[in-house]
Parts: sequence; structure tokens; C-alpha cells
Amino acid sequence: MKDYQEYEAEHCDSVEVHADLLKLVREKMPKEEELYDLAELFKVFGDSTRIRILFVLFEAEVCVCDLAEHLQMTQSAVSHQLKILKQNKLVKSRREGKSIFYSLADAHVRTIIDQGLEHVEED
Amino acid sequence: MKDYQEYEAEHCDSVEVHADLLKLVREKMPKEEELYDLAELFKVFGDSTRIRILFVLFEAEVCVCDLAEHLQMTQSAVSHQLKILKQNKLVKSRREGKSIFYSLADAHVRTIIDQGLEHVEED
DNA sequence: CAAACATATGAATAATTGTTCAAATGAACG
DNA sequence: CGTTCATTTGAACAATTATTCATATGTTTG
Repeated sequence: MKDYQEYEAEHCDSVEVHADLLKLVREKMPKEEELYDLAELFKVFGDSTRIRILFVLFEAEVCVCDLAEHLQMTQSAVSHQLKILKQNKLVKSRREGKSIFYSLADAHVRTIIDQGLEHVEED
Repeated sequence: MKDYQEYEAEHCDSVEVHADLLKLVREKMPKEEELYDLAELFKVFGDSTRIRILFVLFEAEVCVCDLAEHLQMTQSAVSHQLKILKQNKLVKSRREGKSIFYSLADAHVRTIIDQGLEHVEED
């Protein structure tokens, strides 16, 4: 990250509004770490394989092998993605014998995807 | 993409549930293209620079140069990200003399980010 | 306990992506 | 009309990431 001076140099001159806005933005903007976590969360939704996994889990609790079949993907690929979903607490797992069953961990998952769908579907 | 046989081979044997679930999932799962668009949309939210831009725009309509200053980033980097935000209709722009002012294009933006925040903030 | 099954993991590869730098538009203004 | 200012654009580079392949872990069953 460059130091502040360098950016200060290249800035336009709508000075009046700046003071207020700067203050406002600094108040409302989440902390650096939270911003990072937020981006990280959305990154998880930003892959169509993971989205497809979530859509299956919207309907039922399913084992890895069944997911792989539904999505017509390698079991390994699915497992890798499930790990990411789990790390981000979008999904939880439960062992039953040899199989491990995955299900949604959180109601937000559905809401977030639904909002995304609304945006994508309009116009 | 491999052909179906190969995936069929490596599948476990909870056969009973399969028929119903398969049908259900196929009904509810959006089309391939929509899934792709959805992932694409979330990819846009999956970068902390773009998130930060959006948080500034939550407060006010702002020109590129002011954004660069707020975020302490190169004006070029900001412009590149604004282009992505605009292509995905999260942001709109308006020229006023030499400057170009950006603002939110859509109410969903706020909702999606808020839901994400809720998820990140819990536990 | 060995064999079979379900899943996880690690390394490697190919593809995607954010930032920088340099240069190109495009508008205002003397 | 040439200069200046605000922004965009394109190429290049570094970093991240999804999938594959091979192998490991863990569970059941004979």
C-alpha cells in the first residue's frame, strides 16, 4: 500500500463536501477485518459449483457421493468445495456410518442467494 | 466435463431416496445460465476493494477521484473496479463536466451486503 | 485384521483476476 | 486549438483458485 501523500497529490477539488462525507464514511464503514471477512464470504458464493451444491442442500440433507452424482462431478472436487463451504459456516456435516451428510448451516444462505437471484432475474 | 457413465460408476447406494430427490432438485435448480450469472454476481461482491467502494456509495454519490482518495488507492485501480460494478448493474454513473459521479444502481446491493454482514457478524 | 467403501487431503496445473504502468479519451477553459 | 484535468483502457505481472490425480484417513463388514 502506498503512503497517503501519494494519493493526496492526485485528487480533484470538490473540497466543500469532503469534510462531512469523509467523516460519515469513516463512521459507517466497517473495520478492515470485517470488510475482508465480508468479501471472503461472498467469494464463497462466487463459484457456480458451490452455488449448485447449495441448491441441492436447499432441498435435502445429502451425502458427498450423492452430491457428486447430482452435479456430475468428481467426488474429490465436491469434497474440496464442501470444505470451503464448511469453513465459512454455510454448511454443516454429520457422519452416518461410512457416509457424511451435509446440510445448510444457516438461514442467511437462502436469503443471500434469493436476493442475488432477484437481482440477476430483473431486466 | 466427463461423461455420465464415469460418475454413475462411483456412486453410493442410498437408492430409495434418489428418485424423488433427483426430481425435486431438477425442478428447483435454476438453469445453467442463471447459475452462472448468479455466481458471477457474487464474484463481484467477493473483493474487498469493491465492497469498500459500495460502502462509500451507500453514503453519497461520489466521483472517481474522491473514491480513490477515500480508499487510498490509485485512480486507475478504482476505475477498473467501477467498470466491473457497472457491468453488473450494481452502480450507475453520470457525467458532470470533467468528473464522473457514481452511485448505487439498485436496492438489492444494500440488502445483499447487509445479509452478508449479519452472517459474518454472528458468532 | 484385511478388504471394500466413503470421504478427505496434498501437490500440480490451468485459468482467472486485481493492481500497476503507460497511454488514450473526453471535457473545460484560456 | 493546445493544455490541463478526470477518467478510461490495455497489456503485463503476481497472486489466487478450481479441478484433477494419487494417496491417505476412517468406517464397516466378512
